[in-house]
Amino acid sequence: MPELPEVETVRAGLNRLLGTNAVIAQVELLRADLRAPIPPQIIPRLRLAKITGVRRRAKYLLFDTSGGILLSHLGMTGTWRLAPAGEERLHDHCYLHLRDGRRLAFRDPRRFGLLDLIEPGAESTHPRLADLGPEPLDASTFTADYLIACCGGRRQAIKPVIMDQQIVVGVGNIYAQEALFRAGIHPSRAAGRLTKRAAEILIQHIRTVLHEALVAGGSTISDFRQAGGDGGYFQHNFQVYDRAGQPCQICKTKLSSAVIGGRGTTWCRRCQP
DNA sequence: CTCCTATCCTGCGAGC
DNA sequence: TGCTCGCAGGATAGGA
Repeated sequence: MPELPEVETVRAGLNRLLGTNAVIAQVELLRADLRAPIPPQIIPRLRLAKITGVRRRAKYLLFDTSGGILLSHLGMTGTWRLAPAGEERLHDHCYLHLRDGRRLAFRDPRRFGLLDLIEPGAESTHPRLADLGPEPLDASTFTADYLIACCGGRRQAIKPVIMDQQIVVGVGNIYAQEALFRAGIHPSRAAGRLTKRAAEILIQHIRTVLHEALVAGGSTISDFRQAGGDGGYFQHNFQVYDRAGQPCQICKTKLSSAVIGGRGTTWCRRCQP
C-alpha cells in the first residue's frame, strides 16, 4: 500500500506507541516466509531486546533494538498495529510481545512485505538498502542535476524512472502520477528528453505532493492504517490517481489512462503534453 | 546495459 | 443475490 508518506506516518505512529524504552518480551512468528524467508534468528536475537526507536529509509521501516535492526517492508498490504489478546486476525504473520503486556502485530494479506534482521553496523551494506537512491525530501542529494544525469540517454518513460528506487526512493504509483500531473509532464515522456527546467519542476512537485500527503497522514486506500488505527486523508486530494474518465480538475478534459511501465496510469492529455 | 513482462499473493469491486 | 474476472499502493527475476 504504502509509499513514503504512508510509511513515514506508520513510523511516527510506532514511535509514539513505543517510545524509547519498549522491551520485546518475545517474538512470535506465525509463518516462515513472506516475499522472502524470515530469518528464524530474529526470535532469539530480539528476545528481551529494547526498541530504542523506529526509523525509515525509502519504504522500509527500521526498528533499532539492542539485539539488531528489525527491517520491515509493508509491500502492498502490510500493516503494524496494536493487537490486544483476542484480536488475532487472518494474515497476522508476526507478533512482538512487549514486556508491558502490549502486542504489536505485523499483518500482510498479500505477503509482498518483508521482515529481516540487520546486524548492527551492517545497515549500509544490507542488500535491500545498499542500492537505494536518495531520499526525495533531501534537497542536497535529490537535485535537478542528479535527476538529469540519471535520465541521460534513457528512452524509458519518465514515470517508471521516478518510481525506480535506485534513482529516487519512496515514490510509488500514486504519487508518481500526482507529481507528473502537477508538473505538467506526460507520464510517457522519454526520460532522456527531460530538460533541466522540467526536472526542477518535477522534483519540486514530487517534494510538495509527498510533503502534503505526509502532513495529511498519508492516503487511506483499502486497508492502510496508521499504527494507531487511524487512516490518513490525502486521498481526497488526488487529482489523477484512480480518476480515469473523470474530468480534469483544471481544464475539465476527460482524463486519459493506460498501462505505463506495467502500472495503471492516469493523466490529462491537455495539461500534461 | 536498458527496458519490458510476468510473477509472487489475497481481497475486493465491477459487471454479468 | 451470487459468481467470475480483472485489477490493486511493490519489487525483482528473467528474457528480449
